[in-house]
Amino acid sequence: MPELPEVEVVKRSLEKKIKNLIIKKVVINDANLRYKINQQEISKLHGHKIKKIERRSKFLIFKTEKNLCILVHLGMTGKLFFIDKKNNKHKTSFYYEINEDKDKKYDRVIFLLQNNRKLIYNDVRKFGFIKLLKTDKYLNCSHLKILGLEPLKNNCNFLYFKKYISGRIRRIKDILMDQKFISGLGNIYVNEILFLSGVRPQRKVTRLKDIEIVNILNNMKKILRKSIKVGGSTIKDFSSDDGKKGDFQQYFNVYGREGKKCSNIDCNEKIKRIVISNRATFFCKRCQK
DNA sequence: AGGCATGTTACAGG
DNA sequence: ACCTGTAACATGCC
Repeated sequence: MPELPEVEVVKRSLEKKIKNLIIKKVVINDANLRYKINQQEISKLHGHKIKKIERRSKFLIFKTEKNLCILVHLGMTGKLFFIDKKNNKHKTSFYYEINEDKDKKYDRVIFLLQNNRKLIYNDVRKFGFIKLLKTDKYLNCSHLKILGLEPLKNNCNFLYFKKYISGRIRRIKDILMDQKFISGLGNIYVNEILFLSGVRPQRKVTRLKDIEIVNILNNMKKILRKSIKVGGSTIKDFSSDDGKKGDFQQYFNVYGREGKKCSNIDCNEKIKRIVISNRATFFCKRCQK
């Protein structure tokens, strides 16, 4: 599940592998991602060297040495694979496992790089996309220009929070999910943040106490940092690239745990599942007020 | 067979 | 023009 930490891990794991490699050719197996890829346009990348990868929210930006960059969003099921010069396949984050046979069908775009290396964009559901942009104005594209603050930046603080919610009457879960407010959180992390903060997802932001806002911000930063540090999981030390396996979902406190016992040791309540804005929402009605 | 799934955005209505 | 909530997008799994 690519939310901010997973995308950051992809960025870090991939950057050292593909930095300074020239794109020889882009092979499109299926152009119909979220936005249709134009073969002719993407061919402009041929012969260009990849200089760096940036992350903004859940977006990746691959910058070439010329005025051209590639904006990538993984959607719900997007994955990037790296194929090394010995034709070994590497994953770039913890959140998926490699399955050579199944993967093949969903390898949508293949970047052939120098020395037989490859970068593969794989996506089952095709909610993700790849777009070419001019580097000198990529920040102005429709996807990036509307984004709110990066949750780990210092300006994403109590004052910003208070100012943004003043005059708004939405639920706290909706507002944390809103990329125009804070960009990078998704359904899983928002559920977990609200559990740790002891705040029910359906609470209206107008009714939050200051201390609750402080807790939400602190827990948000804590979870995201920790998650990036251990390779994209909230708790366990998964590695992105050494083949170590792990069922990370078992470490969530609430997400996907409907009917299971609350993970606070002194609580015997069962985790509830409701739907907020068409998305699964989990909470403990005793521990979250 | 029907419900569910990690994200974004077009659109309608206020 | 702004704010909010809903549904659609493509596909597979249980």
